[in-house]
Amino acid sequence: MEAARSQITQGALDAIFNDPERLEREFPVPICQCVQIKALGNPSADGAPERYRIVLSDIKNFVQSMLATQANHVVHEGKLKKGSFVRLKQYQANAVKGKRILIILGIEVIEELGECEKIGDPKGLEVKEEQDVKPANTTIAGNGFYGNKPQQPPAQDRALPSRTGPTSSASTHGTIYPIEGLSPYANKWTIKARVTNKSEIRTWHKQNSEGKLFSVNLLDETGEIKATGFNDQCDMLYDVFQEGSVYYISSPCRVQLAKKQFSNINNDYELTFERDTQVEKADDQDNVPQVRYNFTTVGDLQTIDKDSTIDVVGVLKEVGEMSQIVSKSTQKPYEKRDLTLVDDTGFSVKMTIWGKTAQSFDADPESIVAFKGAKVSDFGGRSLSLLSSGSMTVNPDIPEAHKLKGWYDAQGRTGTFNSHSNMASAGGAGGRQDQTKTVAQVKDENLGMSENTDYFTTKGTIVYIKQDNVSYPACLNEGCNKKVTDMGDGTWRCEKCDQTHPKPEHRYIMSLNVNDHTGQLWLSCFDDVGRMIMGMTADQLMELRETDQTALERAFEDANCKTLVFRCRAKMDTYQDQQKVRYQVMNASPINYTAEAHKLAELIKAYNVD
DNA sequence: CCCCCCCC
Repeated sequence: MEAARSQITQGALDAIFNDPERLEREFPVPICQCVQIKALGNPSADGAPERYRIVLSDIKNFVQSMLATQANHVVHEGKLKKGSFVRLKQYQANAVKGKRILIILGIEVIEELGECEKIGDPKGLEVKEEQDVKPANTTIAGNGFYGNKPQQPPAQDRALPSRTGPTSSASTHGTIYPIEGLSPYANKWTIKARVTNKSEIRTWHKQNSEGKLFSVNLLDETGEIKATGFNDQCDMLYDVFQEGSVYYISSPCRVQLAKKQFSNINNDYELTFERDTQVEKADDQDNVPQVRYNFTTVGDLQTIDKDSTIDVVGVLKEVGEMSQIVSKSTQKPYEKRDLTLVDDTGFSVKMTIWGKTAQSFDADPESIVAFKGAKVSDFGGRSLSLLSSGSMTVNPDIPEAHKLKGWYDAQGRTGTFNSHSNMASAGGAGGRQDQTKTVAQVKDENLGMSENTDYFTTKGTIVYIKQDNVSYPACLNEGCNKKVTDMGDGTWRCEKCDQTHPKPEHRYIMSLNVNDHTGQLWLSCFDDVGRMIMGMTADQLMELRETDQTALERAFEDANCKTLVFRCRAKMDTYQDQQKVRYQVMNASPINYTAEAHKLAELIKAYNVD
């Protein structure tokens, strides 16, 4: 306890609210005791994020605090307890109806100090009288933006109020409110936010009304929110806002429930500018993030409803040419460009970008590209279309992008990818895709025995790969794939192309024995599926056969026991007077556990009797 | 108070 007492920065809480110069000088990183924790509301009931209210003491004073949801992990990890000691790494001082509240954005529990009873007898924080009587959005000397940027040394990134003199714009705005804390119940507030997207001006004409509007997406350290200006506010504010710049925006301004179906932004509320809403460009354009993502993987798109809006990051696999389409509803022409994205789920997806974004697109293939605000369509299983309220960033400096780059360089570049068009539907009736069948169902239903070709999907495990005739030497010409003959003089002849080649390209023709809990099937597959299963080209495998038997055996061992989803064609075949159903693998893909879990949940639901 | 985001 004495060790803890000596570490606590006594007087820091008072300095945070009343004496920014002293705060900067003496308390770069305040250390406090957490003397109370309380969970607010019921997170499971409405899906709202859980909130924690804590009380912090520096022995001299205590202050009510809220953990921003980004700081909740210290509670979830069991680190922050009543009596713990903490470093305040990032925070914002706020006044809500005259009450002082500290919003904690970044916190670290000093675990080696353990927990103990409340030290001393801290007093409620007294606030200087002149500040107390003034509303939060009028001039309060030294009450600017207190937030520190995370993951940077504290000495550099404290945006301290002492830097903003009494005449600077920050000082005219009183306490800065976190976007995350905005609600219809917030009284007087100012946010400091970056405009991450600004729309064009749009007009509408209906029987009862007409007018114009524009909207901006606003972002700070804690969250994002959409704001719209109608008519007079549109005229007044449209030119004030520049995309990418940081502004102070102060009430009066309407905060209302967001219509989620029209927003690509993660906030229950949205703003509507009013006549007296104040908007001012910030002198300090730093310390406000540029973009905030909530990524969905390419593989998980299957589980996302059509028309949802998502963020995605992927490797740019293909860049299509510019083209023009004419809207069916408006007859207007639109410029577009199709991109193909892949990620480490082993899936690929088409992303369409529009207009200027499409025209000026010049990212190189294999770049990492992050998209915010893309609409999910079910064309081709799943495809994406970048909304005008969305954004695209090439090679963003974010962990997800670095991870993808690492994966791509290590293995993704040589991988094959599944498009969603080949996937089985995630259970449920009425899907256009063929149904997933067990091996027993494939046999019982006599798939492939009729005149028509049957298609099915089955989930199974490879238990054996036939090792002889695993591949054949094929023509080198693009798209030919015909077997070539070894001429014995070092050349290989293709009858179809009437050409000889110095070497063939080996292509897989594999026979797989695939099992599930109901039985086994022999499936045959060609080169693309063979590559995925073996993790190498048939040329590479043939090379091993010549040079390294041990490695060859290991390659087959590694490929064995993979559980995959196989999309197959079942067709009657006559071979040496015998009629037999041949099962040809069209496509195989790794199990997408999210989709699989949904499918199983649907199955379980079917057993519910109510 | 809008809410369109296009085509195959």
